[in-house]
Amino acid sequence: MGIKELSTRYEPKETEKKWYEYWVSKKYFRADENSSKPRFSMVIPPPNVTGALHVGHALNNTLQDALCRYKRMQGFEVLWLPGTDHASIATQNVVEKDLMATEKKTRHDIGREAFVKRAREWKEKYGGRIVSQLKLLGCSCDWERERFTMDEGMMKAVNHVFVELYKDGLIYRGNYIISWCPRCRTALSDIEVEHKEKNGHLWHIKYPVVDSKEFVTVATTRPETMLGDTAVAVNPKDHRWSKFIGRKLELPLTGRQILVIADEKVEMEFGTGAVKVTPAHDLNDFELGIRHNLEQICVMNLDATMNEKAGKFKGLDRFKCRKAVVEELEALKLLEKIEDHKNSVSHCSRCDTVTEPIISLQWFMKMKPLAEPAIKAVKEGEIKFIPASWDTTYFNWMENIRDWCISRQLWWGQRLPVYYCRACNETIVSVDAPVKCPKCESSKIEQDPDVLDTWFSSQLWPFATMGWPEQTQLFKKFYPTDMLSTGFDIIFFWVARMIMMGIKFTGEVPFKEAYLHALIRDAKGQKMSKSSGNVIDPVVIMEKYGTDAVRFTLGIFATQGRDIALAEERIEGYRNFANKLWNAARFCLMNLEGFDPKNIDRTKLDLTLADKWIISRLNSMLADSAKAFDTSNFDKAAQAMYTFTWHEFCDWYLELSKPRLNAKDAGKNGLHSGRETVQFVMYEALEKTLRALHPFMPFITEEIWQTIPHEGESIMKADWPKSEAASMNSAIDEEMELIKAVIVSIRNSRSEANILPAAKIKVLIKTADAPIIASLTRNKAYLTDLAKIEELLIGPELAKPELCSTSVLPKVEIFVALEGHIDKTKEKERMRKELEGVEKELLSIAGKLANENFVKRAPASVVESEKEKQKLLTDKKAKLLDNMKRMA
RNA sequence: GGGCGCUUAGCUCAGCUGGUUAGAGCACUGCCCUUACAAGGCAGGGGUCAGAGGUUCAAGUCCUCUAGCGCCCA
Repeated sequence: MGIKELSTRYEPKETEKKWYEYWVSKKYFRADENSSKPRFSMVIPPPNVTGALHVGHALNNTLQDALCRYKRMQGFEVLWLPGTDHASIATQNVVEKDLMATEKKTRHDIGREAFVKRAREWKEKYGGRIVSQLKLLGCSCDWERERFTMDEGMMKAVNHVFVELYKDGLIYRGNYIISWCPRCRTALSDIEVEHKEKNGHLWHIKYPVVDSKEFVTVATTRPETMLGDTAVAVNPKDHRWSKFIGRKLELPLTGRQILVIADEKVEMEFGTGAVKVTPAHDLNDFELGIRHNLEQICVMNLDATMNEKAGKFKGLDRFKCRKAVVEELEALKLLEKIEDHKNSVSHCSRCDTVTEPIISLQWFMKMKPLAEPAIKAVKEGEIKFIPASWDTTYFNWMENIRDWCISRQLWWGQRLPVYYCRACNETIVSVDAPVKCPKCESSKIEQDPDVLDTWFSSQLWPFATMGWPEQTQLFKKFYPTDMLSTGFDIIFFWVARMIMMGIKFTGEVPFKEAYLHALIRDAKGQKMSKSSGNVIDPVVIMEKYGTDAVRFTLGIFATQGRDIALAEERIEGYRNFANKLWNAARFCLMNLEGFDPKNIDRTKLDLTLADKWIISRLNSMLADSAKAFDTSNFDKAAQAMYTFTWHEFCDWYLELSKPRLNAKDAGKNGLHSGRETVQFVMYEALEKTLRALHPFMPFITEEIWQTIPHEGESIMKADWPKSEAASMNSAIDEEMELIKAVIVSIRNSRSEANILPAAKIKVLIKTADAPIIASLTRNKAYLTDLAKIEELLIGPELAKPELCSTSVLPKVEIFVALEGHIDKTKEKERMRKELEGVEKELLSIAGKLANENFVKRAPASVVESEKEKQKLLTDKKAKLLDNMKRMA
């Protein structure tokens, strides 16, 4: 239903669909790389192809879209490049589950090639879900340029980068201890592991000293790993144990003997001060083992069951093995005690399985040399974090960066461009698959089975999506991007790595600003999660409240540097705002009959105080919003628009204008009539407000805009309204504030006396101030109309009626004649309360002014304003007292 | 253990480089279906700005400490 049919409620559903299709059909989202306009560009943080839109996406993409629409309306050639991420582990998991559900097969049953094909098909079929949800949200991405982290171009770029980094010695292969997920069966990078504090135990185990009756007692949180111990280490300064250094110990349950060694890194305070050393199953032990040249005995398989090195424990799961080992030690009386102990346990961030440190042959990326210029770029302001407080986090991580394990033992993902010659063992790293070995010419060549960490691909996103390494026109026009907007949770995974790669391969930073938005939590501040059932599905609430309402809510909540607690009632509140806007537009439209802005001569408007005021306020709002947008303070932009629209335009201007719209007078002195003037001002305020709001509320603003007089095909293509400094007028604002204050004051008196809204009353306004008298007289109609006054007297010498409610404003006394409605006690109480407030404030001012230091040191303007305030309040106090006396 | 952040009305939060009587939305109370809107209007109540100390003529705002909460890293 269109606005012309005068539905009193805004119905979002059809409206949204209609206009989105219209915009797409008009190709408004398309970025022209040959445009001569200044550009603004962003790349979307590619969501996971297996994903569905969650409220975090909704926030991030609402902000990006608002910014894009704002910039587009300001005349920039905007590229917002969309796409999705292949998400190795997540996608592989999903496709495996699907395979099991539909065919009862594992990926091993169908083989790698068939599995990868199936994953591709899955992506084609279901991977578009999140993209269609972004469209529902109204995102104005250039969909013709949609990319995928594993499309042909991206894969080429990845190979190119891999080969270059390998040549530079920044990628290498090696046998190191890494984090292994036994469920996903792959290596993980350090940051894909989450540390969780768990209530565990500290087992104290006695290792018998060879040729002695003594024991060395070690404390461990993981007794099963003792099967792989190759030493016990103590601190050389530790007098409890130093005498055992160099002695041999009997390693229980294994029949092996191990040495007691000395190492200064051993913490004497921890446990017993003697630590078992298992180089193959612990990061610290691995390093210690290298220092002391210890054997590495791996006792576990890749699925976290024990292997043949574990002897009779072979085949047991690691946790069952732990139990069995403890029982056995107890039986042997080698278990001294078990203590409760809190320790941090590593979990796979993907599937939450406890990870296992294992030694494994993997590919790594050397990070330090790449991090240095990336640190510099932020230090020197080439890249700005918003809010800036993220600098610290970034520097902290970058300065302590460690090498990145980039190979994954998965099937779904981009294969490493690494080949091995079966004949001569040569390693070949090359963009294109070699036909024969360059060393021995053998054709027995096999590609490395591993795939790359997904982030290896996505770190190239800002430039590889624009055609790099080719110097395409798109790349030349739109790279580097202007802003990257994303969640702070991927600052290490993605943001930092893009900066390093951008600088390394394009010689430029990939974005000038990184806007890191907050995390959305539920109304109680809890993290949203499926398990706690507090997840808000944005698509569901978009259907329920309208997309514009959801977008506006997210916008107004996007304060910098704080988590967002989102409650559904808030969305309801902004749904109401959309409805308010809708009805304001209806009202305007109902009163715009016969109006055409083209027939109005701006110089001949018969502007009243209210007109000048709303124009002034409108321009202030536009200035504030633009400033907020330009500094990424989306909440402030939305807030300014909300307050103006509801509490200035609707609450005051439209109300003040009703009588003039109804008056049928012709214009005087060759000016437009009051009705025409109001029509024009009202129209202009509404039309500009719609344009200002469009970035946040694209659908409803388009719907209304298309219905009112307008120029152009779409509000999307209209200019974002510029504020005009000349239209902002603080004198006008102040004059209007007094009128408003008088009206509120009279309404208050009416309300206190329970006068029905429709009842007319008599009011006297007494003031000696000539300009105020003039203003009140000029604007008498506003007062009588909004305060429902039958008879209004304004003057310096007015006799106070016998029975009346009195209020005192600075320089102004208001008497509301209320015969038969006055409750003297209530009235006196009200005045007494007001007097109390005035006296309190006067006291504080007097205190300040009596303070010599204040008068001497505070800026003159501050002192002056205090004096002025004192004068006004003293006057008010006298009037209050006088009126109270006369009431008694 | 190291780092960062938060604590302002019943709830969720604004409050920039210190300077009117500390604001908003929701919730609450009273009146009103006034011909744009009851998803509304009008009027109102509610805060010793976590606590203590300090700097300053002046502190919600700057500094120190304490308490509570949260996040990140090891």
